[in-house]
Amino acid sequence: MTSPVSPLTNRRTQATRRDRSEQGLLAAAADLIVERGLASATFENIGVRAGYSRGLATQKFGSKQGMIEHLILRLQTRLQHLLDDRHIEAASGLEATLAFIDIYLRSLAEDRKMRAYFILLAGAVAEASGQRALFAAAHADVERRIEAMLQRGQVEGNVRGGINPDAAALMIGSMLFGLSMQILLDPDLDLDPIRETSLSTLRLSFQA
Amino acid sequence: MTSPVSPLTNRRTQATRRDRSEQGLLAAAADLIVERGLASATFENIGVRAGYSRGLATQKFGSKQGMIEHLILRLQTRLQHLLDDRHIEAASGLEATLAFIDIYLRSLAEDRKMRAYFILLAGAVAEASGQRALFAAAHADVERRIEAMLQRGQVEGNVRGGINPDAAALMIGSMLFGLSMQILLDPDLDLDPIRETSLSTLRLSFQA
DNA sequence: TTCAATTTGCTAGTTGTCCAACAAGTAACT
DNA sequence: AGTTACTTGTTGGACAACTAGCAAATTGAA
Repeated sequence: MTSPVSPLTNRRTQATRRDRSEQGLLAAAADLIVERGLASATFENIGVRAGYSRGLATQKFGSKQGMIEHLILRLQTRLQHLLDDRHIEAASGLEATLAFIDIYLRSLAEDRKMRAYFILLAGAVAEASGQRALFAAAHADVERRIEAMLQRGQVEGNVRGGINPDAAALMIGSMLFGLSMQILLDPDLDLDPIRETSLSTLRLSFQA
Repeated sequence: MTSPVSPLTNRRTQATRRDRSEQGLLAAAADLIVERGLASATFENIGVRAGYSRGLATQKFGSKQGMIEHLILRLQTRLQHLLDDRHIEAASGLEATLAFIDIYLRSLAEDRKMRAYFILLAGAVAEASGQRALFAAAHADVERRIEAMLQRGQVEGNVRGGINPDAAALMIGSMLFGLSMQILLDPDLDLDPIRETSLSTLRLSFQA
């Protein structure tokens, strides 16, 4: 069914032992969240899944909230790494924007763990938790990056001048956000055709 | 603390008495969800808020899930009513699309209860609940409506011919979806300028 | 042995559900 | 109309299932 992450070979130094268990717990939590939802990510389930006990996570992260925040930050940097692609820097403003969207949507479709990020985000929205600020900041960052690319495109002349980069970035950011949620809403949705048609529509709409 | 919704004047027929309490419970649940998040919507809290006991909701709706589904359906028809505006039917394809978006975003900003809908949606995503299909269907419906308007606009000649109505509807639908989530993520966000700039950007992008 | 990593027993708190008692409304009968 | 039997709406105690957190015990590494 899923990767059991066998922690059998723990014959290492304490440091790696510690790191391995921490990583295993976070990975198990993410998997569990993706497969069975946030509510099923209890210490008991996480521990069993990772091959440890239910108490370890508390020991490591201090509390449930602490663990969730750890996981969020971990997934946030993962998303950032995915989006730090060379094609984006090299391409023109318009192509960079489209490449950014392409990578974003591909990550969403292919990277299992990324789904956990958006599920956690949905949970933060639903429970009015303090984590909302974390997600809001990350999302604002994405929009700022898109805005910068669009501005560059306007200077270069490949993005339509009439467009307000700020507003367009918000639109694109929201669209990515909304698509993420739609995929979680209907996991059988095939993102590939959606990605392609979205990209060509955006090219048509924004290109100078 | 909160609006006690005095059910003191229960000197009515059984039918109205019953309706009143049912409505009160659902309204209390929605308010609670908007103000303090999904987790705080326990039967205890809902009962107190509505001026009834914690046992009544179970009696009426069968179970917690039953009540939540009732609330979702209630809010879904509310949203549909809000979106059944005359301006949409009357206007050209392009203007109808923009009017639709305008109404959607205005509802989101002004209608308190609509926030409950999207919080419940976020909850359904987070908990992998069976309610997801309900939301997915409703969202698909919104996109179909947008698609129809865009097609009409193309026939009339006020929407760009090169655009794929299906893909564009998905984009717009996702954008609306994403904006909804962003507002919940950051409640202090001011939707008015966002709505205006989004509309003008969309007009610029889609207009023939 | 000594210290860190991990486990396990325990506790306190929360929540949905069930159900028997109670109260309010309705209908029947005189 | 007024009293009585019945129905329906509402309550609140009890219960069982869970869960996070804690602390002492145990295991593993150095």
